[in-house]
Amino acid sequence: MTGVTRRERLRAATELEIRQHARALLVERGSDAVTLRAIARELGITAPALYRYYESREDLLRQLCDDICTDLATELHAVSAGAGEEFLDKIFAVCRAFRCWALAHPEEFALVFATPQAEAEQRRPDQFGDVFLGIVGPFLAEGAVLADPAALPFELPDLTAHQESLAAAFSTAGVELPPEALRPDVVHFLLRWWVRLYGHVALEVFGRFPFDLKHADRLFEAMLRELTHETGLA
Amino acid sequence: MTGVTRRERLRAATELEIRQHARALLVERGSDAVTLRAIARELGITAPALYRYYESREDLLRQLCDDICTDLATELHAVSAGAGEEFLDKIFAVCRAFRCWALAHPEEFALVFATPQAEAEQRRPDQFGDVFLGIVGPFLAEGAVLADPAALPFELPDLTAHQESLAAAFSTAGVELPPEALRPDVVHFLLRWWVRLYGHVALEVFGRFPFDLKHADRLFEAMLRELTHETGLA
DNA sequence: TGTACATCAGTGAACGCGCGTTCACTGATGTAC
DNA sequence: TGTACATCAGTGAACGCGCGTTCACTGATGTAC
Repeated sequence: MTGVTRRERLRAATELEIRQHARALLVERGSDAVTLRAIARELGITAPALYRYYESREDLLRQLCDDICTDLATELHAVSAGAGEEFLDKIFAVCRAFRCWALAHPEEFALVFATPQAEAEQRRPDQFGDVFLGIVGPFLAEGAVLADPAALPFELPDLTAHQESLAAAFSTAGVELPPEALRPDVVHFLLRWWVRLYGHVALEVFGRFPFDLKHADRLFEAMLRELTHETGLA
Repeated sequence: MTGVTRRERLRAATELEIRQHARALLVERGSDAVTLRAIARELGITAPALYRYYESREDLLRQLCDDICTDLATELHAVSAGAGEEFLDKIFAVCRAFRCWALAHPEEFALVFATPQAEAEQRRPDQFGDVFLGIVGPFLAEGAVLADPAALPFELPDLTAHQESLAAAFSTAGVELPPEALRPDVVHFLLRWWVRLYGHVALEVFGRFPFDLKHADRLFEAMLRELTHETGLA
């Protein structure tokens, strides 16, 4: 009747437990501590049993990364949904939530956002970026006007090669945009924005500001205000 | 005569060799591969011999970090010295060199600039920041004028608590600045600058731009131009 | 409803491995007289 | 210059450890008839 056998239910429950304990180990003791044997120990089963769920440790770690991304995306989506209808309200709320998450979960942030990619390994698609695209997309679709590109105080980089990739990314995130919404200055704006958000958060997480920054939150808020201005909504 | 015994010379040579092989292991196979036994193997000695030079693996890794910082600082200093007298020439050259170094040495970059700090571990002073302070300092000392703070399009964060730390940092870097050179807008400017430089470089190294960025160099150059404008030198 | 068979989650022993660290030692180098 | 002693870089064996992975297995769950 249910279409789900007892076996399948148990399997799903165990799989969930594995993921939870793997996450806990990562959070508490870093990615080196996420070993098959440690996970098995926490679960009260033997290590070889894990091979019923994952092909290898590497495979498990890869799936752990994806999990983290998905959970983070879910969390941020919820924040976005609960943050009013205004573009700025949403985007500010999500940026702040991202910073808070990273500060609260440094090991997870490091694993997902600051691990050198193995040469061969392809970047896997993730839902994290979609959260942002899902907020920015409608804003652009409404015909948002950034500061007049001609009035910008510096020369724009030629990023036309990326308009297509970005359009595809928006499409994946569920937003169809007319090509004219992705002008070079828009592409450039989005990239600059991500550079700053990521830069601030990573510096804070890794303690790499040039001196012991006591009011990183003020700096962060100032950055958001600066972005406001650049959207032309200030 | 020399004041240096044969023993001391040999010891220094061995120490150098240890560091070199530790670096090579880090570069080629990541920080996990930097083990006492692996280093000893490369050197053709036994692992316990390394205890004549380092208290523990942790100690060796810490010194490796410092080494990397020092070498990077030396390299950047050389770049700065060879880049003409103009402030912008120097600072651009050093920023570009930093980006190149990071892209060429992702594992070293990750270890030094993107590793979560252990709770207890104090941030050790390093010469890396001094390179930048050594360039910016004289510029400020000459009475450089940034864009009028009152004309800035966004509210400045209150960072007065950091003026002292920053003055101390400049002092360490060999630049004595009058307190009035470290106005809030100057502090803010320096921090924003570091956020963007670090953000761009880390995103590129870790492959975390939202899509496969083919012309990251153009984006980087645009960022430098933007910074130019903000110094008021454009 | 009952029986025979298939599936498959989890076991337990074993494999070979590399690791950090300790310890008593050897033998070359350096020093004091 | 020669000798007796001190220093100390490096050895080799050993410690206990945790790791990923394999394999033949058991026994509960599910399925076909």
